[in-house]
Amino acid sequence: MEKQQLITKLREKGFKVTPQRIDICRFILSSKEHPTADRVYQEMLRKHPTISIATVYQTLHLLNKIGLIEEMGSSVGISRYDPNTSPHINIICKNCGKIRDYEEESVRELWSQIITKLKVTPVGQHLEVYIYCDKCKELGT
Amino acid sequence: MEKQQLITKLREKGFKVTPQRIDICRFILSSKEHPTADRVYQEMLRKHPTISIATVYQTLHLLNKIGLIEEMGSSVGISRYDPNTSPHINIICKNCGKIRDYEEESVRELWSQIITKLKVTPVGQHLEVYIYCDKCKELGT
DNA sequence: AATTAGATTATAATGATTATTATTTAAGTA
DNA sequence: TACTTAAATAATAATCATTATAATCTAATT
Repeated sequence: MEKQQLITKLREKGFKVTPQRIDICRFILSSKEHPTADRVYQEMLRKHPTISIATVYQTLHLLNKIGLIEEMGSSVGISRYDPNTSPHINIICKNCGKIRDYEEESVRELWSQIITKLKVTPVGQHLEVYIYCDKCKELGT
Repeated sequence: MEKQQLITKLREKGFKVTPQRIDICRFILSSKEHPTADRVYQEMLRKHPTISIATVYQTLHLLNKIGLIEEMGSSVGISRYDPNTSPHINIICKNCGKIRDYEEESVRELWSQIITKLKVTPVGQHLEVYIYCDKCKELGT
């Protein structure tokens, strides 16, 4: 998403455009690493040394509300954020928590077949497959 | 799972069989409501008035470890526990958090097609579809 | 009955997230 | 351009699910 497009989107949703907000949005929207709030905060500190983590949370929540990112819960009690809101599979190591995306047209097709059977109107989805990654398997978990 | 079968399973995995443990296991393993740890704790208090919530957590974790239940993370920071470990869809209200299961042979079939493409060895999965349930839609979210 | 490794209880500690409040600022208006 | 104000930010306190700790207690073996 272009910077100008982002600014327009924020304004049309009634949110003010601040430097902190722009940088948080740009970072998370282009991120491939499913970062935690703290990871985003650490990144922002480089450019905004006095930024508050509350600002990071507030921005992540608003992006979630307007549908630009998905909040991924986890069993260790830390949320991660994913800018990819289309149906795709997150391959997650049950040991180290590392996430890899599997994005394929065939997944979207098969998934839409499943959804059709459900007779509901989805507003999002999380498809998570748990594995033990090569690194963790080597180390014996 | 029968009581005797459960006892055997616990013993063969090297765990001691205590009254608290049996009751926690029996409750969660037959539960359809994806309870939280606190929900399990409240239920156990009826029969074991001095039970500690630490015991509940310990037992839920051991059941998860031996593969009898799945821990479901959530974005509100509370885990729920599901004794249904086969591939099925959890239909979750994004507003009130209520979970409904959708369990169909066709889901398992389509899912296994997806897994085949992944070329990984899954040790579990969570398929979550987010909706707004009828009750929450009525109340205007 | 004695032994002991593991379980339980009670409670303290942890840590991610949320709430609060004073201050600052974006953005509309005169 | 200066004024206004509703919203955003920063700093910090509060919350609360979960985990850690330590002192009993007990299941299961000898």
